[in-house]
Amino acid sequence: MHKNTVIRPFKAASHRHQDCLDAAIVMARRLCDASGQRFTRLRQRVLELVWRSHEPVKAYDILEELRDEHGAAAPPTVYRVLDFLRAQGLVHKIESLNAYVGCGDPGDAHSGQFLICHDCARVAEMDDPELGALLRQKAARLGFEVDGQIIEINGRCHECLQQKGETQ
Amino acid sequence: MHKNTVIRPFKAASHRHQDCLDAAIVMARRLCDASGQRFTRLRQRVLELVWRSHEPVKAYDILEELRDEHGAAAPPTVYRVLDFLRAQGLVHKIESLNAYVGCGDPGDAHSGQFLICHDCARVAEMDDPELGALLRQKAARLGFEVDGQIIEINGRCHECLQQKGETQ
DNA sequence: CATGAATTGTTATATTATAACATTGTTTTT
DNA sequence: AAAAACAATGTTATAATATAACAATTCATG
Repeated sequence: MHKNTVIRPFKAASHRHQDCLDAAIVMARRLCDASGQRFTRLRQRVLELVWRSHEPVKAYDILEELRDEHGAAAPPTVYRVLDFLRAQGLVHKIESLNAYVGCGDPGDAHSGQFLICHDCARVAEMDDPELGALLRQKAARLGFEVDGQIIEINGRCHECLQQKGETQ
Repeated sequence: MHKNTVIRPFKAASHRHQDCLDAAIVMARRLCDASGQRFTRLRQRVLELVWRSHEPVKAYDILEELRDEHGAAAPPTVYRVLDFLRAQGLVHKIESLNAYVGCGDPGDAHSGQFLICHDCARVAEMDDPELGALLRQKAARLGFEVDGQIIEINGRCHECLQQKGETQ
């Protein structure tokens, strides 16, 4: 028996993604309300674009979308909103990709531990307390005090491994 | 009793850094010779610049140094050499800083686990097998096959914690 | 509806990185 | 040693990512 630490799984291709998106927006609105932040139309739209799929999204791709819809829009618009969403814990940055993903469990502050499939480009998120604890412990041995971690794991997701097996 | 997994420690301020640098160059030459790669003057110079201190170094800082010494030099010069050094395992990139550090144990292929002190900006490197194993295990539960990890831990090093204690 | 604070717009620019092709330098073959 | 083949570096241009600084707008609140 162990906790499920996967807070943003690799979903089956058949999943209803609209549900992911809707849930993310509802949760975002709730959290912003609770903390007295404004969940403006722009912020909602950017969050929707981040949640367009389970692949990380680039800032300039968001920018292009906004331009298509909306006319104006310059980089600061996007980066400011992304900064806001990250500060609220609604979005994470994948440092090794310079790209952004929606958080699988906003509301609970955490750094996230990301699994990045280099075949399908999707990203899953774990928030495993054992991993965090072990890291802190290892660091503590050196007298190092941890206040944040970046964990990005590259490899192949289950589905891609299966497909690879089939075609070979 | 446990293995020392710290392959690039936070050194005391009093350490003879020239020794770090010398060791890095000797090792680099040895590894390149062994693998039939050419350790050219440019590559050596860039590696020396990366090892100038225990702080991560930016590509464009290296570029500026090269220009001062050498006249020409353009970005591709630096990035190509950095790519070479990374491929040889002599240098790691710190993704969250877009900066580069010398590897504490070249010769042994690994992804590295970095401790980044946000007070003094220095970086230490661990290569802890337990951490790697736990990550792989957690990933395996999701059917995910790991082939590389990025672990960057932010916090405060021992020395900076001590200093903070003193002055408060 | 006036005020102040937050949000967004706008312009310019900084920072990080790569593409594409030319030149030089080093081995290897002849 | 000359020629060919390959590796390394130089050069020019540009792509991709991100921020600074200030203006305009919007919004809650008195």
